[in-house]
Amino acid sequence: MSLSHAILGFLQQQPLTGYDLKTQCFDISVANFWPADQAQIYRTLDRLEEQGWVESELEIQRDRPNRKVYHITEAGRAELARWLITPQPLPIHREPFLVQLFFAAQLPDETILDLLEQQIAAHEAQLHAYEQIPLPPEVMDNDRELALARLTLDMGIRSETMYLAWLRDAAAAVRRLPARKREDGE
Amino acid sequence: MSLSHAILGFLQQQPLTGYDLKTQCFDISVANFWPADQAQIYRTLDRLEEQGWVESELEIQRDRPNRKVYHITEAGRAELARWLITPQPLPIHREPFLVQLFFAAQLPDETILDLLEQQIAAHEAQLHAYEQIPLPPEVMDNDRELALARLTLDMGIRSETMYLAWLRDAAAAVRRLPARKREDGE
DNA sequence: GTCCTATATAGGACATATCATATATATGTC
DNA sequence: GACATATATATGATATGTCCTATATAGGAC
Repeated sequence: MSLSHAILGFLQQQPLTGYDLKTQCFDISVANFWPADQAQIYRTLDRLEEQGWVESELEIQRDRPNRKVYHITEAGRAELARWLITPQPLPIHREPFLVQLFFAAQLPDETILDLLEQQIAAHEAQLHAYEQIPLPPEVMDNDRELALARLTLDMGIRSETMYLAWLRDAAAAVRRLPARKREDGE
Repeated sequence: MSLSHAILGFLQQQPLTGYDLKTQCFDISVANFWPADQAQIYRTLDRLEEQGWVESELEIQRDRPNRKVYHITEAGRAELARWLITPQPLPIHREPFLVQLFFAAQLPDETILDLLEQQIAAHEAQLHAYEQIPLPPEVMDNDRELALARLTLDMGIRSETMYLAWLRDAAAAVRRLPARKREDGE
């Protein structure tokens, strides 16, 4: 499972708590292509510990809840190394909006265009959010990790850009659509 | 849930069995953006019937297993109409390969390039599969359903095309990557 | 004779993901 | 005083999705 291996990946860089993983790792750097729920992160850490791929120490804190700091084990490093060279399956796309559009033939054109506009606004916001993420320009780059992070961000930006172009072309196509057949009662 | 509404969408066009839905509907037209497992389709039909959105009749067959033919109810049509004008959330992307690439910094460049090549081959195959799907050209088109189906297919083709361009650029970027830091034992 | 495919439905088991809530303390805001 | 936010972990319940298997008959391939 990719969530387990993403956690191993982060833990290989440094020891972290479940809270760190959620707020500093997942929500920031990989939310784009692997969003993760807080509860799922904690339960996956439990499972990783059972499997011997990570270990934890309780760090007692005053004034705050205690932290459970996880670090990767040798077995965990081996598992990560194995997974990192394993060919990955293509992503499974599930797009509610495409389902909607596929079955939208009975709707008036104006309604379809409204739905398209709403998607355009949402994807514009997403693209804008990606573009705000500061990563130093490539020329400055002598850090492999940073360069790879940039590649994944670039994928997000291209994906949203492509989606927006398609949405605008789809709107144009909807304006050229033949009229609906009249239903009884209309 | 989109699966329920996709089923309602197909049943609005005509009565169908679970088997029809799997083999004639999902696997052919919407597998691209909403793949569906056979067991899940049957269980969702049960639930739709409980909710009163579909009804079924058992059709006795000789020489073959009996068919349970589902049709949509008025309540089902109303639910579909409601859902069709409800703004849909952005799709959630979970891409194992991007997770892999994100954590690939310790791998030798050649290994990363191999992984990219493997993804390129897979996406090329997917693109090729999409391009084989015959849909009449737009000029011939006076069918709203067909036009909308074409839009969703176009999305698939653009998506794969974009992905391939990114993969090739990513390979070029990997060739420009700074050298790895030597690990102990290497 | 055995195996595979097609037609057809269905359940068990499991994996994965989400949502809500509980607990506990400190700090800041209205 | 009430409420929200940050820090931190954890569980229950539920939703969603996948995999495997069972059942039953017919036809074709080897």
